[in-house]
Amino acid sequence: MPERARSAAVTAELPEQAAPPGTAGRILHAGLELFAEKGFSGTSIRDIGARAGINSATLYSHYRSKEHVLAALVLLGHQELHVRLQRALVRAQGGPGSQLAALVRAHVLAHAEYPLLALVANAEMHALGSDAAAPALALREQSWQLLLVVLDEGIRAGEFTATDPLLAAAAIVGMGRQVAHWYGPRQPYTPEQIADTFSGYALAIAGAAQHDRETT
Amino acid sequence: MPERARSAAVTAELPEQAAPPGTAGRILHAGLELFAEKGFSGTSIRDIGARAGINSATLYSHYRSKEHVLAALVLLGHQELHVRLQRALVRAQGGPGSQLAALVRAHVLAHAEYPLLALVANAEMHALGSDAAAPALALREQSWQLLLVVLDEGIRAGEFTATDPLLAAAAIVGMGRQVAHWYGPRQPYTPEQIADTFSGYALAIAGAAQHDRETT
DNA sequence: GTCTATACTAGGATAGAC
DNA sequence: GTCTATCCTAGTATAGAC
Repeated sequence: MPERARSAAVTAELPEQAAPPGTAGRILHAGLELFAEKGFSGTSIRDIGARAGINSATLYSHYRSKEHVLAALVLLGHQELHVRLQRALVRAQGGPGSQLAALVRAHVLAHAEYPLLALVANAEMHALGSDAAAPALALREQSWQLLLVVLDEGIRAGEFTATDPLLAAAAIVGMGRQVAHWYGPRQPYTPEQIADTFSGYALAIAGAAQHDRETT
Repeated sequence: MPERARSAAVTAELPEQAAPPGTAGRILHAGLELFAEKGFSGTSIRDIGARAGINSATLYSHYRSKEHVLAALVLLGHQELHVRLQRALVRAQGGPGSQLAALVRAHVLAHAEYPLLALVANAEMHALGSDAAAPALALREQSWQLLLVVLDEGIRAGEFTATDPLLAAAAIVGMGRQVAHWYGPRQPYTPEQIADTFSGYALAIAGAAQHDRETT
């Protein structure tokens, strides 16, 4: 599995209706591919123009700067994840076990279905100034809280035997985030398979009772 | 826990005796700090010189190029990890359970004790050409195999109930790697605490029998 | 909105004195 | 080994025509 590339993905897909139409959308796609492959600083405005099929100067009719292109992508990625997590939690019927499973499933699915977006949102956010990063950071904090509340509640209710929700959350988030780095079309799994398997791992980490793991 | 910075660490430590003495070592330290903070492409040769307390031109008396500085760091990081994993595995007395626990403990410890080195080794390798990356990639492949063999053997022996060693390994490696991003002096854990806790998580992921998890 | 042309800065790397 | 000075390329961004 080890490879040099940052991602095993090949197509740079953006969630439907999330990307603007026309040239602005093509710029976003181009930025996504290039930032994922070479990083923000390793990508020039001319690279983006060439990939999007426009002159580099045209970019400034749609975004104020290269940083604004990245900021749009980083925000979009965090929004998509947060919306999915919220929806998963609301739809989960049952106790903390099924809620945790639903959250992790959504988290992993988002990283497997949009690996480049997840990669850029996570690995390139450091290139944004603190103002540009703030909205995405706020969403990340909220997503983090969703997971933490479920873990806390499961421990309080005696359904999870884990004793340290912070470490459990860090482990669960870590294994999910890395999916963006290794999942690609050459892997013999569907995103759903990975999501379901990792949901089980998360329940194991949390120390959910065995019968819960099989019925969620 | 969410933060914009790539790492919560503050000191850029290198394993003892791994860094060369004198100016070459100061360049390596400077590169480590800057590559971790701003990425390879975001760091200029002049940045490195300033941080190391030398003129940027002096760098070329010690390294052939900026890429060679990164290559040295990436290789060093992978060597350190691989040596620790080998040592952990050899010292582990007992079956697959204690071997898995030892591997994960070593993996997590390395990422918590040298977070910046782990960060650069993992997140910046993509900036190396394939020739420069090859030695580190080979080590990574070997480290990966160590984990996979232990998981396979545990499953074969019936000690682990997990059915998919590849996904289990991906999850275990993922949660360990992320430690480099969030662990820092402001966390109320020692590296040992995290390593022990995550070892338990790995056993849970693998589906080790409960009594094994408590005795390893 | 899109292009050509261009201003201006910063970056990697080398030459040559000490 | 280290510095100063410099070459040359590539980078971000803007001006102005169409």
